[in-house]
Amino acid sequence: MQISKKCSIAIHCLVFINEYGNQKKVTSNLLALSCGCNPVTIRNILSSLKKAGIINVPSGTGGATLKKPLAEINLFEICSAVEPDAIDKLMGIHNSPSPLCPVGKNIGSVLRDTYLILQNDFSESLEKITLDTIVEEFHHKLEDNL
Amino acid sequence: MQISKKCSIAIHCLVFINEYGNQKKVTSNLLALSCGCNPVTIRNILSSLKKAGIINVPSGTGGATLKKPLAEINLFEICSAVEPDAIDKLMGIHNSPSPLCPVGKNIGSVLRDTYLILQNDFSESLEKITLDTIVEEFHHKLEDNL
DNA sequence: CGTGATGTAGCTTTAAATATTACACCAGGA
DNA sequence: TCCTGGTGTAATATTTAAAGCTACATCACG
Repeated sequence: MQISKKCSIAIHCLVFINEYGNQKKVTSNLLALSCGCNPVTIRNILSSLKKAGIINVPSGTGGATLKKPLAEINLFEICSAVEPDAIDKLMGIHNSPSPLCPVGKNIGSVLRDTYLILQNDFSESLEKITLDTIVEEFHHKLEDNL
Repeated sequence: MQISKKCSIAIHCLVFINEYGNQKKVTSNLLALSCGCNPVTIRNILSSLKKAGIINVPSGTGGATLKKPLAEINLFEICSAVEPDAIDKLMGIHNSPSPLCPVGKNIGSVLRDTYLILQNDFSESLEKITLDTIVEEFHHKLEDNL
């Protein structure tokens, strides 16, 4: 599998909040329209981002805002927030190798060790990418399609 | 989502072939038993590995063998062979953001650019891991559980 | 209170991965 | 030559995970 769309939607929301958070009240319905998905999906994602301390969502009154500067929000944080075990499960392992076979008996543990390296590398790659570069590129694209 | 189990099964098969390929005739049925999955799944995976030039599978008579030394087989090769577009689709992108919204209109292209960095990093991580280290670790585990 | 939000549980739908069935084809041995 | 035990692959069914939907409790402000 792949890392689910939640991460992409989360980034979309954060960019949106950064652009319009000070002008309008950014609600889950508005974000749902922009993302082309369900308000409940949005609410779940916002809720995770809130718990992770990335955004502020006043319950009751509504209107999400960023809680940190863009440069201090990286993709690892976002990804961990919305899908806590996505990175652990990055590589799938077949779950029923035969315990009677020497290979089958040990392959699971060998694969887990091996994949740990990949997971760490991947986490580092995610950490290196922060929202400010993403927003910057977004603004470039905006200028391009005027 | 995650990279499917095919990659893990492929590694399992290659380790198995390396261990027993010169003693027994390693058939898809035997591998299916060891992996705990379907012989057809195995045959599909072996077929991909064969096309990628990693193994040799005499059709008709059967019995898979490695075509290259362990140190020359890396995880990127294996992964690309059994799941050609797994790395491209590493990160999922929501497919219907609103074209009426400036963010929705441009986010897809921004995300694609961003994820390309992650995909390249990940490919490199995969390339760095070769089968000889995996087999080596497998032998350590074997000794441990005597 | 009433309105317009969020928070979250539970169920349904959809889509992707995997398994199964079926059969054509191939190589070697009785 | 034909039987046996393999591979190759298509078509279909099953399983599982991701997303969407409905419903409702809760919250804050006017």
